Amino acid sequence: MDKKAVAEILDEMGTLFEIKGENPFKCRAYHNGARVVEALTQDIAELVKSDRIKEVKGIGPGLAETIKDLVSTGTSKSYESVKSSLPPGLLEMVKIQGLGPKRIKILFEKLKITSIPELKEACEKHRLAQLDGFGEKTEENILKGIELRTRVSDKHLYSAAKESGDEILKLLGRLKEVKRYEVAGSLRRKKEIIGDIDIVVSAEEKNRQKVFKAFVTHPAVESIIGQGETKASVVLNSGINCDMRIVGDAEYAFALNYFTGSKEHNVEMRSRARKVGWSLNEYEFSKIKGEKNVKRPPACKEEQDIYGALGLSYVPPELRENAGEFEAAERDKIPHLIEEKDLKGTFHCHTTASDGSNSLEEMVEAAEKLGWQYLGIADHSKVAVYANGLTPDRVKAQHKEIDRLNSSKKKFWIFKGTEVDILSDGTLDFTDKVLSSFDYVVASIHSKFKMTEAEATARVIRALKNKYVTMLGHPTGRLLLSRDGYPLNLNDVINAASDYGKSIEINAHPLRLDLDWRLVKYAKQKGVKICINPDAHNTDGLSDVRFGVGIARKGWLEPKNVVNCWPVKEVETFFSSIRS
DNA sequence: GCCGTTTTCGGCCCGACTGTTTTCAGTCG
Repeated sequence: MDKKAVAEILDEMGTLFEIKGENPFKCRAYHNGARVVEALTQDIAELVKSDRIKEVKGIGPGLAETIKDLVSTGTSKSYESVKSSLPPGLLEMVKIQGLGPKRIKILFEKLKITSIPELKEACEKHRLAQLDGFGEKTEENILKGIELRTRVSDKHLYSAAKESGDEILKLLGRLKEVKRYEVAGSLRRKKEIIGDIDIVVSAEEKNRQKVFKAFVTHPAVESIIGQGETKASVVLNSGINCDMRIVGDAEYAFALNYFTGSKEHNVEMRSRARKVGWSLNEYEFSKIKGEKNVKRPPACKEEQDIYGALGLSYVPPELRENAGEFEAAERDKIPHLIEEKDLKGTFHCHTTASDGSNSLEEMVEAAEKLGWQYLGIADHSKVAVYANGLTPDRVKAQHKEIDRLNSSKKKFWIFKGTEVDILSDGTLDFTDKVLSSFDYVVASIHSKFKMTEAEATARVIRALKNKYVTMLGHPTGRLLLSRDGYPLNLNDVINAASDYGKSIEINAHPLRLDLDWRLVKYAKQKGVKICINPDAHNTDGLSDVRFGVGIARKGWLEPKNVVNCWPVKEVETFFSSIRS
């Protein structure tokens, strides 16, 4: 059993314990353990085998035992016993907005409700309202929650959430009552998958309701979930939930920090504050009552001031996962993370020669406008008939055109590349002779997506072995919202890339957004270079690299780790070192 | 169940909102 499956079971156990009414801290330990396991970069089977799983922070003797059983046998006694003690339908019910473990327990015990259909029927027949603590409104809300669950997803691509969030930000920019505003939450932390949009606003108390009114009546808002003194929640037309908090300006930095999260980062922030005798909440630092010899906590105008007060250097939002950033900030060792302006070009761009919609010259012109110094053209290879893939003869013709353009440019360089198909047996769609005519080669899978993980991984690794392959394209494999994802063991792929000295792309196309940041971090550890590619099919697509930069930042990448931050000469040296 | 600059016991982040109550429990983030 792999770490993802183990994490899911631990999380499920935490929820089951909650429904059973067990010690809440025990439940939290299981949920926490699930998160820790999910974020592991080492191989979980190895950790279990060598008995080092207990050394992982958050995994104690109890969880270690369960994990050990799960990994080696696929199940565990403690899991089976808690699972069989409750009807299976209760777990589904937790996902309904507004319904939690406590109420599910009551519904199960008093009304014998064990599934969502039974729950729906009970609400419609007003059987819930008879219970203490339940009323008519609760029934309505649960019915709404059941309906919402099937219609609204809690997973959205970063690019979709960003677009939606920007609409609301535009509105705030126009309101004179708003002093400061910013998007917070996972969107500010630039996760690939966003749950909902959080926005923090600073405004005077007397203006709050005015701002809320403008927010909830915005045309992008579909329905209002709730609205109070300081907080309003809505569902946007895009199907994404959006929360807005309004605070005073003195509280703004604290609120922004708190609502940016992550939860794990916040817990550590608060625990660090407690160590100096302060309590930290979303409004301020305050002295803990009864503590003696405590320094007066400072006011903080900016987030930097909050970190400074705790003896930490500023932590960029992308790093706030309690995954090493505190240790780094303590020693003032937060690296200079890659920024959009560090990019000097990209290497996965299509033209009208295959399935792009702009010509070579138009693409080059657009890249020059972005201030880049080079561009890599990587049209499809011949087997990709659907995309008008290039035959060797057409490759020759394109190279001639690139030579002509290159000789006419003084400060810009066009690299000759290809996005060659990895065929189903792991061989490539061009002969080595044709491949040797390119400056670089991106190898990608575009067919037979229904392979098993082992088959697909072997296919990619075989392709990486070819000495002309420079980088792996579309390292899809695992991203939830990708349409053509195939199962890939990316740890193995990164290990192979490290062995053969190859690089891996972050495909920044909004529909793909491949490679999650934990794997980027692992690649960095293994010395595998990353390339941020937009998979651009037109001139506008070039700026999609911005989506990839967020993931690179989350993986702690500096310009030196990212191939397309390097000057032309270094890139050339890197490419030629791979084939020699 | 986990953890330790308060270390083998006794804590474990904290506040807003809602719906139900008439002071609070449950849920959420």
